[in-house]
Amino acid sequence: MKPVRIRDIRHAELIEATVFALHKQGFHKVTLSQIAKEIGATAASVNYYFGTKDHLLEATMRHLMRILQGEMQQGYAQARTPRQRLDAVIAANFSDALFTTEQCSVWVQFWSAAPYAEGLSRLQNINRARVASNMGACLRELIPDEAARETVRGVMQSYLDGVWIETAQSGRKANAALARNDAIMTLDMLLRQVNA
Amino acid sequence: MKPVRIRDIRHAELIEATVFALHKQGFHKVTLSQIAKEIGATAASVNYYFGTKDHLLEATMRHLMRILQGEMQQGYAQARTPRQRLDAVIAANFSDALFTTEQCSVWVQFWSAAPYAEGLSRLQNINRARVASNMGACLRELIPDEAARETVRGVMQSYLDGVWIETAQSGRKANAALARNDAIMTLDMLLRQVNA
DNA sequence: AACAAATAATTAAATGACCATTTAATTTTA
DNA sequence: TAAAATTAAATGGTCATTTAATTATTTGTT
Repeated sequence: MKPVRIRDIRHAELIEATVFALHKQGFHKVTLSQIAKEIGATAASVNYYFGTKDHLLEATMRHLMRILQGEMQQGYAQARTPRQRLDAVIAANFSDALFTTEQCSVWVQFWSAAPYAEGLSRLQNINRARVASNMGACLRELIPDEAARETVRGVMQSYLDGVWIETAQSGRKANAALARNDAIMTLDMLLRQVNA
Repeated sequence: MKPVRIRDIRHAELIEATVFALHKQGFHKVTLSQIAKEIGATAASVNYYFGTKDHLLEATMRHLMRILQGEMQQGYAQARTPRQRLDAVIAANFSDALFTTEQCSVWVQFWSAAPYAEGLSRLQNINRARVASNMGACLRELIPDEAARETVRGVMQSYLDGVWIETAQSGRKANAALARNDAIMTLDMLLRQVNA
């Protein structure tokens, strides 16, 4: 009486394989065969479980979003002050579980593909709105002036995105701890400046 | 004795068409036929002029880089102080000629495709190094401390990249003037903070 | 100007890969 | 033995690229 069926195992394996294959081959070169081969299966079985390639890609993106969401909630649970919650948002974005070389590649590729795929676009918007709303809520208690607050939020959000791009681009191994440090330093500078 | 041959006209037309088609269809959906149709030609003629699809894409990226380079030199020619030169770098990145909705889409797509295409990757590295070196040179005169200077440069460069992503992502029309304002405001905050 | 070559531009159609998806089994598991 | 998992092979479609012509444009010559 196992709670884990083969179906669930394969789902998880194939999504992991998709992340890796996307990182290795890139969005517009990756094939179902390559993804399947990653776990010693065939393209037909991918179809058996996910129906279409698009559905597999959407499931993969949902998987990444779930990781982010999980890290976020974990950080929030510990945070006691608005500033601690802000740090938790940053820590979640650059958590060891999320900010890996492979996943940087994959996020950037989803960003560039999303405008042209209905399903991905929807997910993308949900995620972006979630992060914006999270940061906005934290900042509301730290910066009363709305214009200044929105500036800081916008700068931080663009900055975070940019770090992902640069990491995917450079080919250097992702350094989550360093990214957290830099991001918090940047946030410090912005907040000190606004309150001055 | 025209200096402009048909060959040059077609080159320019096809590259313009490629930018537009990439924006409309996305990197991994765009076909040579669609690009060609944009100027009322056929796929075969694209091959006649560019040899392969990859070469066309590289030529298109070189075109975008030339625009950036041109704007940059124009701004530099006017600048008299280090700070003015820095502002010129920002103004070039968000110039009306460069920071359009279409070109935002295209840059983001090149970023995501570059790691998987030798030719694009080379161009990407050249461009990134150029921008980094430009900003670094300006900042050297404003921030003596190397660590602080590198932090500011890194933050600004990630921020700039992030703004491109967000513009491509949101679907909103690109607003170059606003982007320039925000970027200069961000730079102001960072510099004031570092010198305090 | 006129007029042939010669050269450049253009394309319709053919070619050959590649790949997602389907089908029709076969094997494995429950 | 029924249901689930798996796959080899078939299908059909899409494309980049090539080929073999045809049509425009230059160029050189008288």
